Amino acid sequence: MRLVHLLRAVTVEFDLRGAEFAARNGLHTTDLRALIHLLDADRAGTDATPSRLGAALRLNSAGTTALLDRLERQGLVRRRRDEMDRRRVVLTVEQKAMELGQSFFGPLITDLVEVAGDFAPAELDVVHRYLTTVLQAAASDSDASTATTTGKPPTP
Amino acid sequence: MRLVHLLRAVTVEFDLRGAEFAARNGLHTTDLRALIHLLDADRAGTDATPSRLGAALRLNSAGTTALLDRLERQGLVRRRRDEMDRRRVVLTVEQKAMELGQSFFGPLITDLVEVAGDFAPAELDVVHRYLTTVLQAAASDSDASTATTTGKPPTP
DNA sequence: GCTAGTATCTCGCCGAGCGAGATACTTGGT
DNA sequence: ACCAAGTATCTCGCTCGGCGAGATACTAGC
Repeated sequence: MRLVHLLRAVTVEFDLRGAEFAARNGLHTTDLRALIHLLDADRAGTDATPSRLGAALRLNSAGTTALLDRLERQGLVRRRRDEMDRRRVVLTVEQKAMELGQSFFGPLITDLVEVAGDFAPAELDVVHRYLTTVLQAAASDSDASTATTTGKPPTP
Repeated sequence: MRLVHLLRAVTVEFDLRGAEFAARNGLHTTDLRALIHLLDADRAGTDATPSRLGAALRLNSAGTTALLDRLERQGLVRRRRDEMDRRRVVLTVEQKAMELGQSFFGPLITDLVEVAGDFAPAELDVVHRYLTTVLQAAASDSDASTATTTGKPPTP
């Protein structure tokens, strides 16, 4: 099935771009993934904590701490004790992180918007519908084996 | 643009599946990528060599050697001296590697074929056209900065 | 207050990947 | 034929991301 290979190729290409971007900015792929997660959480209004981040990236606590040390050292995030529950640490993304996110997704979005120009709105709807279905299929399958992945709205 | 987020989500999901599969089979993400590359090369009839593999995965020669040691130890590939040019090593994938590839892509393909059932052929064509365009856009952009692997000309 | 539970951090270790250099072979000039 | 330059792969020593185990700081129930 040609779409399988195509999807895989797209995945590889996106990955590659991510890795290149990360290397160019002196951070690791994990750091970039963390950044994306944090920006997503920020946009969604959820407040991010080390444990949630660690769960999302499949890191244990030690690794998560090290990751946050790195990000904090680079001035991308800040740790602040939650005054309600002083065991917890809340993570806030700094301006610099937002800008970094922009500089990564900006060109990508520009490209994709440009590409979208070649397609009729109805066609883009089809693509959207297809990708949504694929995503659900893939997610439902791997969710079966995954226990505590934070931030999964479905499965009531 | 919703398609951007959707594509990223699909990428993440595919990645995640890959990582899980790799972990379950006692290999690393790099090993899985290598396997995919080798199986692709095998199917395409190109003969794989360490340098090409290393270039594809963005590893330097030392890393590539270590990777091949791992794969060979697991009985997934075999190294053989090229009798035409005895500096070269040609890599052949073992039966076990094929089976592993099947067990990874099999379910994925099944899922995707099933998903495709909900769409008309014309709609799948649209999706195919869209993904191809996206791939080209992404690839052309990152190709610009990519040079040969074992020789980094830029950044003085 | 004492004990159990939770969130995060510290310590020591493993192993993937890197840079530099070694080794084995080919190729072109003389 | 021989030797210098080039190419493909491997070896060695090192760095650093991530892991397991345990320490620390706090909250909640009795």
